[in-house]
Amino acid sequence: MPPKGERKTRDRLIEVAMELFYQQGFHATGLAQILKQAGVNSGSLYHFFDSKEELLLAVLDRYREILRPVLLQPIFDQVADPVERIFALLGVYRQGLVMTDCAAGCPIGNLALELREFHPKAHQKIAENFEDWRQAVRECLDEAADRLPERVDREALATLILAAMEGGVMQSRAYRAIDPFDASVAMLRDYIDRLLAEGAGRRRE
Amino acid sequence: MPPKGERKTRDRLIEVAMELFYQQGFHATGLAQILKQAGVNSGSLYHFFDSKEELLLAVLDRYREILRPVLLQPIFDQVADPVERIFALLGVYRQGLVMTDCAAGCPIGNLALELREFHPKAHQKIAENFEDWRQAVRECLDEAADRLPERVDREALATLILAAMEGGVMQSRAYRAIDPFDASVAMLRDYIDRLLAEGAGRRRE
DNA sequence: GTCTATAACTCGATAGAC
DNA sequence: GTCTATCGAGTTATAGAC
Repeated sequence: MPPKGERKTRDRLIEVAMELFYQQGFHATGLAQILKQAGVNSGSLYHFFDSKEELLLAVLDRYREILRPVLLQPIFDQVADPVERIFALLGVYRQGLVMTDCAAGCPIGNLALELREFHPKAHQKIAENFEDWRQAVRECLDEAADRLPERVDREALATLILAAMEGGVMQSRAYRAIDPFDASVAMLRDYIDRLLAEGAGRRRE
Repeated sequence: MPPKGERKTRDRLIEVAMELFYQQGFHATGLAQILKQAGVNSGSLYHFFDSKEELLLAVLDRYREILRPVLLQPIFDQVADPVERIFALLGVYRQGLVMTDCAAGCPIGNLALELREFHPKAHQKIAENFEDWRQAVRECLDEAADRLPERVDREALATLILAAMEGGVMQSRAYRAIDPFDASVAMLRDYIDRLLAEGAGRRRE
């Protein structure tokens, strides 16, 4: 267990790095900027982290830690229906886009495309973040399993939902307009409505 | 019109930069590497381009130029059915993933997430690249309009298809496995099959 | 654990001869 | 249009005192 003083500096570095990597990207963010904004000196950073990449790994771990308590739980507290929970989750990402005038995106998606085969450890943690996200969507779909057609592949559907979200965010950022994201989600909604309609038909038989 | 010698060096710089930006990203690629690989000196680069960003703009213009003759035309020559043309296009991206062991992605998508609100000119050209791509898909959907339900929003559907493609590529790269891309495309296929089935039902009435 | 100073290097970009 | 040489700023990372 680390002494009291340690957690604070270490956490501040992680939080500032999380924010700056999100806003500017990993390569575009220099350690000098992170240090300045966190009010920390170079020596302290290298006391906690062996390298810039180790700091990135800590940031990616943090994202995994906060997914459920910070992102999912507030949504699930407000929305009970499992299908609507998925669209409420998409709504949170929409809100993030709108609030930043479509400049922000998905922090994990950004890093996923910036960090390629180099940075294998970071790559692994990015995959784990996607895994958690897709798993959360998957659980919603499983809860609604009896309303969906029997043979629908819920794992694949969760993958499409994540893909549509990331791809929608990407296009909205490119155009600096919310329309592409909304269009993607609207078509996803149409698709799932059709699945639910067929599921309802099945139960009526 | 530039003299004969000019096009060659300029083109070589664009082609090398295109490849390296694709493989490593914009920030991660130094001019020194581009110069070395192109066999060109710093002075020549700055004779043709004012800055690294101007070189990027030329790369993005090149991508727009080659979309139809290099990417779309070969597909359209082989596949006549407009709906199948869309899936054949997705198949080409699949091939790119498989051939690189899921390390490569979409060059435009990569740059879209790496370059944010800074680089406004590049941002604009990235949007234009997406626009061309979506327009191509849109034209396929328009050709198949009479087989789809009347009220389907083909522009929005084209946006979802692009989103699913980009998001599928992103996940496959993260996992270094083709499965997420395949799952996304499979669900897209299921959705479009349902739309075609409804369209067929409409015509039978 | 934190501080200052700095090493060692790479970056994008420029100058000026040819 | 191409060459060599290099500038100045920025980069990640380290050394060593406190």
